[in-house]
Amino acid sequence: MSRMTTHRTNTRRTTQRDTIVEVITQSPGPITVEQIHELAKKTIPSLGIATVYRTIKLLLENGTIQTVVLPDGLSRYESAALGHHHHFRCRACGNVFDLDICPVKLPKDMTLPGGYTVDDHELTFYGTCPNCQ
Amino acid sequence: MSRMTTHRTNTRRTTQRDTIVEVITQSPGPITVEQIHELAKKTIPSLGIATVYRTIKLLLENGTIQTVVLPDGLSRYESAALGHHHHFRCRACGNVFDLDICPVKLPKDMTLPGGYTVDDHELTFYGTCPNCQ
DNA sequence: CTAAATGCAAAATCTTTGCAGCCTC
DNA sequence: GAGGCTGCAAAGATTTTGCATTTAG
Repeated sequence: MSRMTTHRTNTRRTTQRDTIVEVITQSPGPITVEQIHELAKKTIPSLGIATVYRTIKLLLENGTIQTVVLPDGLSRYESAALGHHHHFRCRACGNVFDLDICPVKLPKDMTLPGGYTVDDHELTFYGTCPNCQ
Repeated sequence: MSRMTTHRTNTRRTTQRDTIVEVITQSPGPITVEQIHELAKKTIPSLGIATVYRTIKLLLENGTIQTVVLPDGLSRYESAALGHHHHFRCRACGNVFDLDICPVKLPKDMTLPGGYTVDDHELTFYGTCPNCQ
């Protein structure tokens, strides 16, 4: 009997991917596709936007990064290694920062009035960051 | 001295706008452009998507509705008349619901460690809605 | 009647995909 | 070497805009 087709794809290590991962993990908060592209081009000027999109997709699938979407409608990406944390968006500069602390204690699992079973939550703060004070 | 140009545009009441406003305000939670279009077409089958986009933009500008963006990346719209409230997104059906109650008490204004001055916050829960239990 | 609003289709954006050549393994 | 990766450009998808016609006031 022939063995089943493995759906695992061999992935190779490339300068592009290493650079994109580094740019995302070194950021103080989640960043957009455009920001990733701009930052990574400092290392690889020829980097194409398609490669950025493809790499983000790959990193999302293999669980290296995760998506953060705030009310400006843009998707941002951050390391999935970060534990439970929340975000702060500065209305002045528009940047998003990771918060070390969690100002509220919410049980991870709970049921809300109305019959909503909660398994996770997300909290985002808005205001002014220290740099823009 | 001539009076300054008024930037106020005369807006007219149309069936399209009335219908779109009604669809948004009657929804149990924020809904997407596509949902608005589909629901409004039940009343006005000829309604064009461009009119939906233009009306949403108008309603956002005059403060009738507001945008809600969750991690699925889609923008949703809801009545701006709703007070401070939070959202619940069902992982099963994907719909978003308004929550009447606020399970956490957060001071609207506060400063977080690191020097972040907060003026607002947003909380979203994920899980299963009563219909999908 | 006058000018705002609509519907349609073209244009502008943003993201994905096809391909030939390049580069890991 | 073989097949995954990349850059480029074409293709899709989503949102905006131009324009002639319709319609509110």
